[in-house]
Amino acid sequence: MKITLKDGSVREYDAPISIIDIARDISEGLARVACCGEIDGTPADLRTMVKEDCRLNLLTAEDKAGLATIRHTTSHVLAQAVKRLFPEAKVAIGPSIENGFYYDFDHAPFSREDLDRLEAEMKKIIKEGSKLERFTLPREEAIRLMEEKNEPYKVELIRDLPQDAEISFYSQGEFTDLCAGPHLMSTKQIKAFKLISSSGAYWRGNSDNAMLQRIYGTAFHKKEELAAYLAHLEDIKKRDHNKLGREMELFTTVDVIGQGLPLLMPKGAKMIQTLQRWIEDEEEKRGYVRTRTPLMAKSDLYRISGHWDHYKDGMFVLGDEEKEKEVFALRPMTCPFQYYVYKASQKSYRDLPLRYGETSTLFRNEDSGEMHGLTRVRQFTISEGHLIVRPDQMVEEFKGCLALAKYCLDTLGVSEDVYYRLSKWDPNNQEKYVGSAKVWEETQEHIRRILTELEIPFTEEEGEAAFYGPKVDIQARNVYGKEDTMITIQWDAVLSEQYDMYYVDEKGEKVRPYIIHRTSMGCYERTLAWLIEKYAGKFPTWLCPEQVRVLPISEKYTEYADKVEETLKENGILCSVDRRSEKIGYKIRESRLAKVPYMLVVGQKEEEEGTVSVRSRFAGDEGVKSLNTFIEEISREIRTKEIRRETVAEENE
RNA sequence: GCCGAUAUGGCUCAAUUGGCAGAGCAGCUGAUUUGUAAUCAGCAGGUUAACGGUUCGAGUCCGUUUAUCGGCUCCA
Repeated sequence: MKITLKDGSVREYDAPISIIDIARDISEGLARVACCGEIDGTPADLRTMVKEDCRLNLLTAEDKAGLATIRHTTSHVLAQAVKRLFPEAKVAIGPSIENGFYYDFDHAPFSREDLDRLEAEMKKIIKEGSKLERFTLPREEAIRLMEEKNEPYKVELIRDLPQDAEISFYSQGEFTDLCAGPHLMSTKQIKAFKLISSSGAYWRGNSDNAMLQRIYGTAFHKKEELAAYLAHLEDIKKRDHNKLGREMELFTTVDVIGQGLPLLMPKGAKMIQTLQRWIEDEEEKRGYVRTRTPLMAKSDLYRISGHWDHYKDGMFVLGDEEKEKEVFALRPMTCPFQYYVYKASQKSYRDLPLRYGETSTLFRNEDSGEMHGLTRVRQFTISEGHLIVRPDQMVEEFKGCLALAKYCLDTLGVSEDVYYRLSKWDPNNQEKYVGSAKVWEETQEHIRRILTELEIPFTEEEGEAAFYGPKVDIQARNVYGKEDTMITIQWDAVLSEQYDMYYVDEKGEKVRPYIIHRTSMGCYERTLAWLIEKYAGKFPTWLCPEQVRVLPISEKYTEYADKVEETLKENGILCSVDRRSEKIGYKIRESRLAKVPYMLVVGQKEEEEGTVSVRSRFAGDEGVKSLNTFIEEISREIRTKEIRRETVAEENE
């Protein structure tokens, strides 16, 4: 039997041998750090017996799967500790996840003190250094074992396994868990771990099921790595838009106004205005015409679209259906409103494509636990648009939408922070969608081809499509790694029928148009949140609500400072004079906290020469420049939407 | 919607077993006129998220509501 290792070397054995023994055979050191193996690319437990020729990798904590094994075993140690301290707790599942692991228990909620006690117990277990033993059982015996241990969740899991599945268990000391593995050889190999938090979580992720208690933790190969990760967690909190955005007075919330209804303050509103003016002008250049349609409508409209039956709970309804003959609802989307703009007159094939854009405010009655900062709100404004096109124009127009989205991302400097997802229907759940399987597969193939042609890398995901068609979603992660849709472009060959939209073709016949639903830069609130986190509040100059702050070094120079301010404002530059800087003691503090890209310090010398001393966050001291030169430079920077990179590390940050 | 935590001045936090709501920063006034992380002095700022209860007495104990945070579920 020949085993080919990662480095290409080949080892031969006459009899079956476990992976860990192969590792020992190579070196004791490797056996100590090995976490799991990989046979012909498939992860495997170290105890796996190798019986035939294969390629074998030995994975350590340096490898993703190796680290995942450490974390998975740590989750078992957690479960063992829970069973020791809280014997009445029932265990559910405990996988490794992206940044650590969790384990779900049926038990009363755990407090931070409970977690601290559990951590101490886990350390004890690790010190005991029990070996993990793997064994398998036939189905009935497996069920019996878990029934004996009074673990109903495990019994349910076993019952749901396929009839022919191998049912494996791992034991460490007194603790045995149903588990597919792989696992470390001994708990002693866990060097650094931490329990992060606990919270409720539904059994099997279904809100109809019982709520279990989940404990999140993480583990690393080395203590330093754990410390670095925990420091990183602290660090990203400083970029959190929900904290920074409030601190910077971009937005706030008020309890009597309500959940999910943030107030944009002058600085935040200015930024959104900048974005909006930019995007509306850009869309106009690209052949869009603008609409302005009502924020609410009679229920009749939503009955046509099907929203009334399916999504009434998600809408804010005005009036009582039982008592009044007319009931209104705030709009949760813009689609039908723009369709009626289209339908207002008969269209010829020559009129298409028609590109409607609207800066559209929407209302969605999200569940009370869902709201978050600016990313999940009940009222928001999107760069909405619907393109009404002939079927033969669909591919070109779809490409145009992707090009616009890419232009927006490039300009905002965030192209590298997103990924494109082809959101497909779910063929196993066809009743959720309109249209035949054939049409769905064809349409998805169209989009696939478009993305490939444009050389845009993308992933595919089933069950993420709209009910009327597949879409391209442009996804981004927030500082905590949670994913949000920033931009969406949707292919719709269905709704024109529902709303009886048509155009007259060359032969004089009525034809259903296709529709593209799309955003160009998405939802303003969400995009603002994303920019805050991306730039940690230090936005590109063109986006800054305050671009320049003038600092007179003493009261004597306020007149000149005022003149500088006036000249800047005449040139459309957002600026202010720091009045407090007249008192030098306050000046330093204010300027440090200002988050302003440029500061112009003026004193006697500058006044006499008509110059300004330029300090920027990009280059630090940029020296003394004539006011006109400075204005020329910053105007160009703003006009071209340049993103100047910081060249000096800012101290104390 | 579900599980948990939290709520004291603009911000960060104090307030022994239930016993006079306090400090730093920010703000305002005055002094200082100084070239970039902290000049000096004074003043003001509160129905302790809201409502109800227990008590001689509630920031503190109990209940309800609202909001915020961490998750779960959801996100047309």
